[in-house]
Amino acid sequence: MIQIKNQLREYLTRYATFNETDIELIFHQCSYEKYQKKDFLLKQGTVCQYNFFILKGLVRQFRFDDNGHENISAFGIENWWITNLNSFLNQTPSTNSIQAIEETIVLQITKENLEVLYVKIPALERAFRKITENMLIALQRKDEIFMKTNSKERYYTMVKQLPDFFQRVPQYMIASYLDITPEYLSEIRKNI
Amino acid sequence: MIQIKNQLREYLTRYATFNETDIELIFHQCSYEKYQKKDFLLKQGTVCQYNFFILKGLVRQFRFDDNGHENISAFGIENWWITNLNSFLNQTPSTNSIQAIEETIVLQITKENLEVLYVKIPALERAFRKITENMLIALQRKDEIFMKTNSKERYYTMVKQLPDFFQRVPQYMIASYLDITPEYLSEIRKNI
DNA sequence: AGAACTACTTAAGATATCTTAAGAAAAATG
DNA sequence: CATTTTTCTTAAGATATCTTAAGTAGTTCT
Repeated sequence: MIQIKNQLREYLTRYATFNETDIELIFHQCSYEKYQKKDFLLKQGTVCQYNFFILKGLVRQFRFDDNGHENISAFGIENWWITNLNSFLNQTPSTNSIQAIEETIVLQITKENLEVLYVKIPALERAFRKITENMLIALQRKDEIFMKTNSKERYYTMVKQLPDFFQRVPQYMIASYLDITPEYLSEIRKNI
Repeated sequence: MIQIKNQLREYLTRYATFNETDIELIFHQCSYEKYQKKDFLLKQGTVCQYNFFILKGLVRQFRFDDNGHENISAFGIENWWITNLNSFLNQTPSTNSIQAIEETIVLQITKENLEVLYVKIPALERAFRKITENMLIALQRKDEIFMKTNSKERYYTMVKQLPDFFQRVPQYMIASYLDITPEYLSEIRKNI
């Protein structure tokens, strides 16, 4: 409990200045939840009720395409927020799902509660402005890599940048994230 | 001059509440600039000095890949902010350029001035939190479309969603944005 | 209006990547 | 530890997309 509050405090103070009352307030607007492996935090087609702060664990965000294949658009790990932002902010049905790959522990907050906090604690609005900026930068970087490189290079870029992932995520999910078939990724790995 | 201030006011009040003093303050931290067709607002390799609010005109954001081909990652039109966010926020060399496709008129603001404003006017921080959220949502949508569709579908999606663009942007730039060769886009268009 | 760019099209051959199908290996489960 | 399920590999044929090269049309400049 205190440990969790510490993790949240440590994370938030990377982005703005908070006093103890702020942290307390934020903490109490969140709920604590544990998801087992394969549990869904969000299901495609439903309205995303929460923004999830991952305390521990690993999730993937994915959708089924028209051929019934899974398309992974993102992973979420410790100290990341994950949600379907469009669904969460506009309270519309989500175009993708979020599912735990490992047992995952989160703090989750509703749009309503988050907006109350923004008003009470301007530093939180600053923190989220910066967090969102960083998420945008990360996605722009992904976009750039996908634009300019072929499958093999995408794979090597990912190996280099996120070596830890390969221990925790099955290869076919890496393939999906890289927008390659698992068979072709296997092929790529063979020809090293 | 008053017209410009009105455009800025109208835009910002879509995201938060501002009084006249706020608008005045924001306006005076920006500088007004006109770029001719083909002028660069930002050059690959240099630090991005400004966040640009496009009052009028059209720009593209692109980089040269290793084969010397242009890769367009984004367009910017009236009432959009455009910058290389990573370069602007971290004052590091930009990985891409921004160039005017038409004569383009902007309000441009430095990181320093923007940060002064965030402190003086919390509503601006709120507005930029929301603006950044919307940019992230837009890029996630692009990511989703690219993940799940082939070239032909990407083209049709774009025709449907942004028909105005096709009047203003040469076809080879559309091809670049869609990550298709101009020759293949021509092929696609033939087979309708 | 003629010259010089710039943008678009066409087509043939090359290549990256996918599809399908099957089997092997590894991990989870009773 | 035997069985079931999940994950990974292999290979052959199919397909989307690119490359190259050349020609045509459209724009801009003098």
